[in-house]
Amino acid sequence: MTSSEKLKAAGLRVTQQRELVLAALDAIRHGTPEEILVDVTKHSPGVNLSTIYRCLEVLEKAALITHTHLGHGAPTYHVVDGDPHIHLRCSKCERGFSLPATLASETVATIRIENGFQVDPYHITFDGQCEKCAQENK
Amino acid sequence: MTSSEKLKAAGLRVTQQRELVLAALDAIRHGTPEEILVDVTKHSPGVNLSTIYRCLEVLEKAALITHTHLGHGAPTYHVVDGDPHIHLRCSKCERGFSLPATLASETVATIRIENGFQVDPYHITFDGQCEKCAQENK
DNA sequence: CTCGTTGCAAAAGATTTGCATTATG
DNA sequence: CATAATGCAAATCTTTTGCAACGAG
Repeated sequence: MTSSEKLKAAGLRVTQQRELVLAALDAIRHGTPEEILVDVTKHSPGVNLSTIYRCLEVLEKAALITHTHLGHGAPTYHVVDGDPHIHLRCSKCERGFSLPATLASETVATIRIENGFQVDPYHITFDGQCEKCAQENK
Repeated sequence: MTSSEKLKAAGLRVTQQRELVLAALDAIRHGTPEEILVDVTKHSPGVNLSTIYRCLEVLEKAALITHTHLGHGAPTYHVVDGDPHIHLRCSKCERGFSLPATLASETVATIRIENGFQVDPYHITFDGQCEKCAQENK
């Protein structure tokens, strides 16, 4: 499905900026608003950061994208498509990793049954230490 | 263990401000830097917000506390003691919930075995919809 | 043509930093 | 007494908002 089709399907207006944001996320997979702007600017200079924020908000509300917090600063956005994945973030080296969300499916199911809480599988982040840093830390 | 003892055990200098921050987190369980300052100020006016930030940084590095991101704005800090717990955050009503971290232990173990990544059980947040909001959403 | 979107600039909120002062070990 | 920690103010970074101009439906 093209960006334009996704927007229409969600009942949103199709603007160049929204298409560019979706295209940027398709290209870079994950990115902060700032990083998204960089990619958008490559294809069409003059787009404003606040427009990026507003697009992200709308797109997230329409469930076309989600975001997650990796580290302190800016949040990371990514498209909702293909397989949901969970994020791992190493608190030492600050690198991010992705894993299939199926790994957490049991936990997600348990939480739903026992607490009625529906975890969004696109939006899971685990913090910790990656293999490399854990070794160096010994 | 008293706050002062915790600090000593971690090899940190025992300052009134650090004790106050630990005491505040003991009292309120979870809080943003701003909220922590409010509690600290109750017991000792004149402490500066930047000191709170610096204390939090040091305490987190010493593994006495951790933080997690509930929602967009400020991060939430909490003490590392007793039972680790995971956070649930409803993206509709913005409320937060706590559950014992044992719920996620299987997932955490799998990730460790398959990817060598050591998830910090104190630092898990799931986003999604709480029971109430999920119902209203039908 | 109408109303939602955007660009721009300014405001607001969160976090960090330089430096003189104070307090811990 | 040396050095780390703090208070204060200013700087930075991130996100939001008001408003006029523009563009999609």
